[in-house]
Parts: sequence; C-alpha cells; structure tokens
Amino acid sequence: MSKKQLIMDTALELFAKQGFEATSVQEITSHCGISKGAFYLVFKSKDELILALIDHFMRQITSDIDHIVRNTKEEELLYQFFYTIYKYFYKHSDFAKVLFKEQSQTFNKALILKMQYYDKLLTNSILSMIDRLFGEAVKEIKYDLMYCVKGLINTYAQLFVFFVIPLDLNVLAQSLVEKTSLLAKHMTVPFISEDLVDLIRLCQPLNEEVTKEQIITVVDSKIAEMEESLEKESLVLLKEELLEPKFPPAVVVGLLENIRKHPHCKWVAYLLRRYFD
Amino acid sequence: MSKKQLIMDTALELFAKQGFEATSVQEITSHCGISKGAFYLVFKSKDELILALIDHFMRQITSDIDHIVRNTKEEELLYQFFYTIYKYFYKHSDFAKVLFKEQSQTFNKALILKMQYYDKLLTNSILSMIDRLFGEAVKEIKYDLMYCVKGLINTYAQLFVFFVIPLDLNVLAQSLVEKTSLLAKHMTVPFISEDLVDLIRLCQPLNEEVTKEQIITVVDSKIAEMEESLEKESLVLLKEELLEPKFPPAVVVGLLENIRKHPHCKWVAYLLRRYFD
DNA sequence: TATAATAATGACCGGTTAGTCATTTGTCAA
DNA sequence: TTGACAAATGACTAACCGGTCATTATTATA
Repeated sequence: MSKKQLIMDTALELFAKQGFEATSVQEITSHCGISKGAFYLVFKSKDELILALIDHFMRQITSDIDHIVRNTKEEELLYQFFYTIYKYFYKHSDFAKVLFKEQSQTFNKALILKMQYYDKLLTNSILSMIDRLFGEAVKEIKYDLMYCVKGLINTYAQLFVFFVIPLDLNVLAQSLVEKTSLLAKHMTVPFISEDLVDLIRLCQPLNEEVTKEQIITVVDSKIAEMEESLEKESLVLLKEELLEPKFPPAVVVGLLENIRKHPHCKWVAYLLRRYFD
Repeated sequence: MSKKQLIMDTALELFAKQGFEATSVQEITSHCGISKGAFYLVFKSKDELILALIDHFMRQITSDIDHIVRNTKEEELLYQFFYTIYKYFYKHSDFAKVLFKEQSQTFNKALILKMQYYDKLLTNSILSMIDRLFGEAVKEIKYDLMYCVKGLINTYAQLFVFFVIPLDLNVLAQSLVEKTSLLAKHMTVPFISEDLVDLIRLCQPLNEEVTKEQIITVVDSKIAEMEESLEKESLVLLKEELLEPKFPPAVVVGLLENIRKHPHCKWVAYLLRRYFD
C-alpha cells in the first residue's frame, strides 16, 4: 500500500471515531508508524487530507449514481438508486460517519464548497431521475419531491452511521421506493417551489464548470498512477480523442465503458462522459 | 439582564455564527464586556455553558410539544405540531443553528446524552400523536412513520438554519401535514420495525427517571429566581402538594395551567404534570 | 566502496486554548 | 472615613496544535 493510501485509511478511521478537529496529525502519523514530517511530504496540510478523502469517496458515489440514473430501466430505477447509495454507505461506513459528522461544520471554506458541489451533482441526478420516472405529472411538486428524497436518504442513513446494527438493505430500498412513489403520486401541497430553489442557489456560490484542461490533468495523473491494463490503454486512447477527435461515437462509448467499472476511474469516466456528450 | 443571561445570549450568537469549538471563552467575554474570570464565576467550564443553552431551549420546546400532543383536538393536531416546532426554530434560529451544527459531534459525552434524552422525549410525543390520530390502523408502520416525521422535520429545518430566506411557515406546516397523512394512509413497507427500535435503544445508554427529589430541587430554584406573581404563588402551592398531597385533582390541574405559559416554567410544568399523572 | 540523491525524522516554533488565582476594584454598613 | 466583604480582573500556566527544517538514515549509482 502506498504511503498516501496508508495515511488516508488510517485518518478515515480516526476521523470517523473522534472527528476531524479532534484528531491531530501527530495521532495519525503515530497510528501509521511514520513521522510527522513524512505526513507533510505527502499532504501539504491537514486540510488537504480531508479534501482528498471527500473527493476520493464522493467521486465514486456521484459517478455511480449518475450512471444508474442514465442507464437503468424505469421499473428498477428507484430501487437501484436507493440500494446503490446505501450499499455504498454500508461498505464505507467510516466515510459515511465522517461525511455526516463534518457536513455541517464551518471551519473550512474549501470543504463547504466541495460538499455543495457534490450535493449539486446529487440534486441534479435526483431531478433527472424524477423527470424520467414521473415526467410532466409531477411538474408542480418535483423540487419538493427531490428535497424529500434527499431528506429520506439522510434520515435513514443516520441509522447505520451512528448505530452498529445489521440492516436489510433490500427492505430499506423497497421501503424508500414506496415512500417516494407515494409522495410522487399523491402530493398536492409542495413546500419547495422552483423560486425557492433559485433563492437557495443564490445563497450558495456558483461552482464553475470543469474545463477541458482540467480533465486532461486528471486523465494524465490517472494514467501515471495506473498499472498496464485494458483500462489504462482505454484511458490513453480517450486522451488522444480529447486532444484531437478521431474516433466514431461508438468507440468512445466503448472506451468509457471499459474504464467505468474500475474503482479509481469512475470519476474520470464521469467527467469524460459529460465532456463527450 | 443577569450576567448569566448576558453570557448565554452572547455565546449563542457566536456559537451559531462560528461553532462551539471555534469560539473561545475569551471571545465570549470580550463581546460581553466582562473579564474571563467573571465567566468562570458563573459557569464552571465552557462545556457547562453549552449544556445550559441546550437545556434552556430544549426544555421549552419539548414541554410545549408535549402539551400540544395532549390537548389539541385531532383535526388540528398535526398542523399545530409542525407549526409550533418551526415557529420555535424560526424565533430562535440561532439556537436551531447551534443544535444542527453540534448535534453530530462527539467531543462531549454529556452533550450527547442530553441530546439523546430530548430526542427520546420528542420520539415519545410523536408516537403518542400517531396513536391518537391513526390508532390501530397504523400498527405495523407506526415506528417507521415516527422516523419519517422526525426525518421530515430535520430535512426542512435545515432550510432556515443554513439559509436566510423568508419562509411561509403556514404552507410548510400544511405541506408536512399532507406528507405525514399520505404516508400514514398508504404505506405498506415499513423499514423501522419495533424490533429495530429496541435494537437502537440498546445502543443508547438508558436515561434514568427524574426523581421526586430532583423535581423539588428544580421547583425550589424556580421559586427562588421568580418575582412575586400568580405563577410563583402557584408554584409554591404545587410544591406543598408535592411534599404532602392535599388538593383535589382539579386544583392541581389549574395550578399547572397557571404556570405552563410562563416561558421559564414550561419545563417545571412538564415535570410536575408527568409526576402528578 | 565512495558518493550523490532521496526519504524520513522529530525537536522545535509560533500560536491558541481552557482554566486559575493573586491582586485590584467596588460596595455598603458602621 | 474606615474597614470588611464581595465582585471582578487579566496575567499566567500548562497543554496542545499545525507546520517547518536542519539533521540523519537509506538507497541508488558509479
């Protein structure tokens, strides 16, 4: 395991147990069996570490959700959506703990911006899911419905974030599918209107778009860190396409599919998919 | 204003703006225009201050909710429940901010216990509200419904905790009444079962009952700090009843009603009501 | 083996914190 | 005016933090 991975794994565990602020760099390095100086050879600051952790996990989940919302057939969509989210939280419960503990903290401006960014991605995914499933019929209530879905996810997520209980994720997902469908079908008094969503957006700073150059940087770093494999080869070809389009769409889609399932490529696949669309 | 009140008001404002940990005692006392030593004449520690703040506000809201759940006619109950909660959060938005910011923090064992205690009181109120409104019909889904109600409250509360937006609390309450009713009427796949509630309870330490002696202590301190008034006289009589029952129930109920509306007596009224029942 | 380059160390720095306590200031009755 | 008591002060302590950097250890190379 690389030193960076070791630090991130150890820190995640400690942050989950005692919180970000309450965990000192000294404590992290002691648990890793390395010196404090070694930490600062890998991360410029303690803040950079938590930002790296958030990125590492949120990139995976947001790109997975995006893929599901776009490619799952309608009968299964809601179920897959909830199931995937909770499966992920369940698998990475330490990360879920950190996310819930620190999400409402003020101490770090960059962290808040990052959280808002991923929240916006999730919001967009939920909205397009609602559009696909219910369309015109929920026009008046779609923003409220989106807010309810986010709220339900949060509410039930706390269960296995704060208690160590064996949970049946299948029943949980089914239960949330029913609740969402019920609300979509019968709700007539929404509270969140489109105006209100606009108002909320005004309170949040805008997140700038990802540029082509930034994507190239991400692709390059992924290529550098990966071992020889089909995924790496696909990534190299996609970079060429990025610099100078030459493949037919089918080839690009195929190459994207090649890398999408690699845990470390989900995010770059997501960025490239958005770019090539 | 007493020095204690001054400190609590100032601290609440600062905690809401920048968080508990990020606010130093020095900062609080500077804003108050007093010295650091003066602070420690009033509170034994910084922790005692936040505990006092939580108690001060949570006692009011939980006793208000308890009274509404017991005394509002069924047609208006759900509406009054939601409206009262949000009215309170709206009026004391600084407290709401502190509550949401610090609720998931680990740093203080006593604080967590306190939060769990008030959460349990709210849970019980919601459960008896559900029983009153829907009774046997929701037997299988009542715990899940309770969990949804708590989740909805939390979700929508974040709106005016983190954004400064004018909100129509009337529409908000109506919207939540509809959502709750919908779920109560149509839900068939609950996730939270009675077993699961028991499991969760096992994960939380039990909160001991309030003893008669503790109630007397609270009553005494209230009597000591109050000015001469009808409320104070009622409290004195209630204390006599506590030491040696002599009044008929109607008198006790009347005395309780006398003190219930006094902002500083809501909690003691709640404790006494539970004791005399 | 000798030398250069790289990796890793941990003592140290400046800064902040909660909490203490010897000292000063204010009050009020005699 | 005086003296006794209470209230208030803020310099001080001890501990901890994130981050730096001169020094040392390790590895690669010639």
